[in-house]
Amino acid sequence: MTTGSAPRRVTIADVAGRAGVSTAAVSKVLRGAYGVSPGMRAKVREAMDELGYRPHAAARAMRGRTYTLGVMLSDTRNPFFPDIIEGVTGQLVGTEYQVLLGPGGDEPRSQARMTDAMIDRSMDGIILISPVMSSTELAAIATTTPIVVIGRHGSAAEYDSVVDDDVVGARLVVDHLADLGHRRIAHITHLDRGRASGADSPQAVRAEGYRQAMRARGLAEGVDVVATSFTEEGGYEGARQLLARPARPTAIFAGADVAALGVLRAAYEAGLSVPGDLSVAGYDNIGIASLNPISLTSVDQDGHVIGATAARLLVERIEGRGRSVLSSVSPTLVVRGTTGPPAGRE
Amino acid sequence: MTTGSAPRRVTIADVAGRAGVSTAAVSKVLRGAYGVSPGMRAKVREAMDELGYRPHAAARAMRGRTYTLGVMLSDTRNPFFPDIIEGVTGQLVGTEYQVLLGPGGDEPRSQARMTDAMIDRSMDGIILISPVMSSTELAAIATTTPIVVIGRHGSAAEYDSVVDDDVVGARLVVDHLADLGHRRIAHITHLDRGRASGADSPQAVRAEGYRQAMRARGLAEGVDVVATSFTEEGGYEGARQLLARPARPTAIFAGADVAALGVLRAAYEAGLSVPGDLSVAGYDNIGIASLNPISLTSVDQDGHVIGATAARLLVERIEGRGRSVLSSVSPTLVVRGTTGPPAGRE
DNA sequence: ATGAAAGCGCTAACAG
DNA sequence: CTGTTAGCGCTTTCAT
Repeated sequence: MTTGSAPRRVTIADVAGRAGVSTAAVSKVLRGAYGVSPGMRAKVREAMDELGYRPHAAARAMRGRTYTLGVMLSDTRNPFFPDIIEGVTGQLVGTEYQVLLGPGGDEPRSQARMTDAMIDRSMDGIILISPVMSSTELAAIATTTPIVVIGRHGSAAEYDSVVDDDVVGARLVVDHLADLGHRRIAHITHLDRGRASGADSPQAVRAEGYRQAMRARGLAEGVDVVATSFTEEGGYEGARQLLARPARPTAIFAGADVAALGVLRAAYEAGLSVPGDLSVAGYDNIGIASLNPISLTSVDQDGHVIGATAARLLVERIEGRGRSVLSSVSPTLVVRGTTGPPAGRE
Repeated sequence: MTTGSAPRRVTIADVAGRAGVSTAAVSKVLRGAYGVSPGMRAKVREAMDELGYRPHAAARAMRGRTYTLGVMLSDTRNPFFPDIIEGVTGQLVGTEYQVLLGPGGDEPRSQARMTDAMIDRSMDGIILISPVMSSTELAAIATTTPIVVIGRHGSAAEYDSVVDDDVVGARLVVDHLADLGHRRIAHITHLDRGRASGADSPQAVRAEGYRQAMRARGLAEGVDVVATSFTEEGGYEGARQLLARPARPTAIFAGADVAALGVLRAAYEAGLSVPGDLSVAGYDNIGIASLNPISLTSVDQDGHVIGATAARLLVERIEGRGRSVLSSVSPTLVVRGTTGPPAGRE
């Protein structure tokens, strides 16, 4: 066999016995509840330490909290999700809460399944990163367990939301390029196959922000949006289409860095120098954007702040806040080597 | 207030009532246990569907399994960890098991804390990715909960291990470069600050594999190892040291792709063309390695297979296998644009 | 301030 | 084959 049978867990009964008090007292100390004398509290604490007591989460779950927060990940490959996780866990350091991540996949069904699994496991609250679900479904979940939604614009009374301000992000890029002298600035966006998120999705808001910013700069007729996908391949395809235009754009604003990488490849293949012949900007400021051979101008959304905010809001909800909150985190533009003045700048 | 109080959960008692049977019968159907007639089974199934019953994991945890497997992540930024996760979840599709990921951080303390948290939450088994703990500590954990360790060489009777065959991986690189005509092939490895993993760590095995392969090719005097860290900065630093040698290497094998990116930067700054003046190879085959401006020759460890294997082994353990297993997954070499014949090839 | 005791939803003997 | 029942470890009234 594997090894001798697993040693029995230390329970509050053991602690109570050791400290010479009741289990109720131990439970109260554990929860920091009212009605225990300092002396008894000290005795219990000591007994817990001596015995190496650790509360059994499942048992707690039967009556009270589990001190477990779930994070439903829609995409484990999302380049800034580590930042969000770091923000979440960082915010929770020093509290009793533990964070568990659930890979939800990119389909509505699998995401719903993971969310249910988290609810079934009595998580005290759940953070959903870019969920592909309708607001109605989200609201339904929120009646069971407090939730905070990251990355979906559009708020609801039932839950809190944290989003990057994609309108501002798009404007930062357009303004930067327009300031450099570009007039034909094209945009590559992501085409939703699913029907769920719609106008609430970051890509939709970025595209709309792009249009607004172009108009605001008096570049309405320079607006040119191509919808492929936020992948390297999607960026490549989009760029190929754009570069085949009779009057090709002098700058391409890709709605995501991965797509911008594809744009760079297309430019390279077309023999266009960057930023000499074509300026390229992305969104997300993923790790490699800063690396030398790439050096991509990009919009940085502070994943750390987003994660920390989400965690804070979730704990507030769990502890009783009723009113709904929508927190918008401002992005910043990181200018690097892929953007410069257009070639024919007079 | 938020909303009306959350609707009470549907329990097996509700299902039993609806189906006109005992709770024991429902429990048996739930677990697919012996001793239920097909007719009763059908009735119970129907009642469960009608009521939308979902088992309460915490309650199950009090007596039996939770059907939850944990994956302790030592580094959420690890570029191939998404592959591992995909392999794990893919292997579990169609089973009742759910996978939950725990960000353990890179310190022994925090990793142990996360592992404990998973045990306290009654997970049926845990996969540990590159844990920074001694084999003794790992064995201790294994007495409580079945575990599978990924990324640590050196097996133990108490748990199963899945590793990439780093000796083979290093040999693939050395052979490839030697075949091209290189003789002074240097290696950049990662220096462990901690004391935990030691010779079991992938970096140590890769370095050792490199030395073996060099000797096997009769290039013993070309051996040159520099220990910095597996980061872009570490690769850059290592390359700077190596390129300052009187007889500088004609090829650098970085123990990780991120470090290889730093090597590329150093080469670029030194005015060396790649692969003309310097060949560069990495390890891990991270996503961007394939992208055009990089096109890095790298060793691909099949994260998908590693994850799937780990999940399979874990389930086997949970279901009773006693004997310990060490599974070694063979990597493959992906040759791209950063390696070529040395300049002075006669 | 303290403790006894009744569950929470499920599983697993055990009895019928 | 089917149902009864005693817990699992903890929280939470409710007496004392």
